[in-house]
Amino acid sequence: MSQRRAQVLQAAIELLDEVGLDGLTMRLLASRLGVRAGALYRHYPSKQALLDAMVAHLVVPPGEAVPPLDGPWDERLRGLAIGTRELMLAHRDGARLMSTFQNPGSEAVAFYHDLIATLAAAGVPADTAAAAVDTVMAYVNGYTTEEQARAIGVRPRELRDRAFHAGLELIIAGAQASMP
Amino acid sequence: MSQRRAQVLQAAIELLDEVGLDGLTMRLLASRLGVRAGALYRHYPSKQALLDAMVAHLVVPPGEAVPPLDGPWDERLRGLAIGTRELMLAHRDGARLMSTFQNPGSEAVAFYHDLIATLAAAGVPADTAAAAVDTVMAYVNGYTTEEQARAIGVRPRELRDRAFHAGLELIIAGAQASMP
DNA sequence: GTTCCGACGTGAACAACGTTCACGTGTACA
DNA sequence: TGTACACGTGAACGTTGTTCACGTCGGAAC
Repeated sequence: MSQRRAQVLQAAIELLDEVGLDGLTMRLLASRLGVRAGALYRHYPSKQALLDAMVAHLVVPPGEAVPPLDGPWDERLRGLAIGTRELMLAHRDGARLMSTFQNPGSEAVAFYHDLIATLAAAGVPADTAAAAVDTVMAYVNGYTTEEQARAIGVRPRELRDRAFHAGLELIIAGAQASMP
Repeated sequence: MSQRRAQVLQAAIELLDEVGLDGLTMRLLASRLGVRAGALYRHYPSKQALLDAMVAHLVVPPGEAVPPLDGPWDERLRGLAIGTRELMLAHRDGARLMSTFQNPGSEAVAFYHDLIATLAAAGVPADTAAAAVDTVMAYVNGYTTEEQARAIGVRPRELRDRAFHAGLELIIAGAQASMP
């Protein structure tokens, strides 16, 4: 990746935290870099491409490996849910940003399938494993999106954590109940 | 409500199904009514107000009462989830439209509290009841949003229903497991 | 040292968007 | 007949993403 390209990406992420997804405009980003808007199109063919790059960079910071996520299957599922929410909460409008992603990204797909496979290896029926992962992901997306849509910190973080974990444990308990 | 106002609302909903939320533009809607864009602001002060009116109209079609949702608590929860998803799937980009809602709408809030109260009346601890309802709603939002974000009918409806119900039963089973 | 090339940026424009406003037009009621 | 009101026009404003012909500058090749 070109040097300048990385600088643009970095500035975009910083600007996101300052002004939010709706305030993230090509002209504002350019002015932050001391440049005109048109110049950005030398590095990214469209705003959508830039957003995609931001998501990819936040999900897997280049150079770092995906954490192994070992342990029993319910630990893995919990880790996936908590980690994903943490990722989203790490930046303003993180959940909404993730949902603008267009290119599924082969790494994410592989990670996803790997998780299902290891659930299956732990004795979970294949369809139950897929349902459990899908349910958890839908829940995390829904919960975190709503969480960030409200005014910042309308409820203290600890309470939001507690509610999130309560729902998560509900789902995991349900998955455990539907095991042979 | 003024006659014309209702016509604008009706046309907006029809146009939504044709062109989707991103294609729903004030100018296009106006031309559909044989009118210029500025005229729409006689009836709705902003596009956001129009979107809010659309959501309110779709959630509770005026003149119709909210279905009673009686029966045991797990039936009620199931009914809430299935009904909400049905509502969202009834129109193109329905889930995304619902999430643009700004005014919480007193009817919806009352309905929500009523549901928690009746769960509590059925012997469910108050915090578990709230967690169950929140979890289900987050799940429904997350699942349906993703469902509609994909190309239409990438998977047959029956398969999507099965996956949705599997996740829902997971959550309900979890709620049942955490009861005294 | 001159030449050339590629990366980078400019500035002005384009189409589309939501929104506003002074101004018309017709209809119904007193 | 006159007046109030509902409704619509047309042109503009500011903002957005995006494009494009044109510059500038540094380093490699001859």
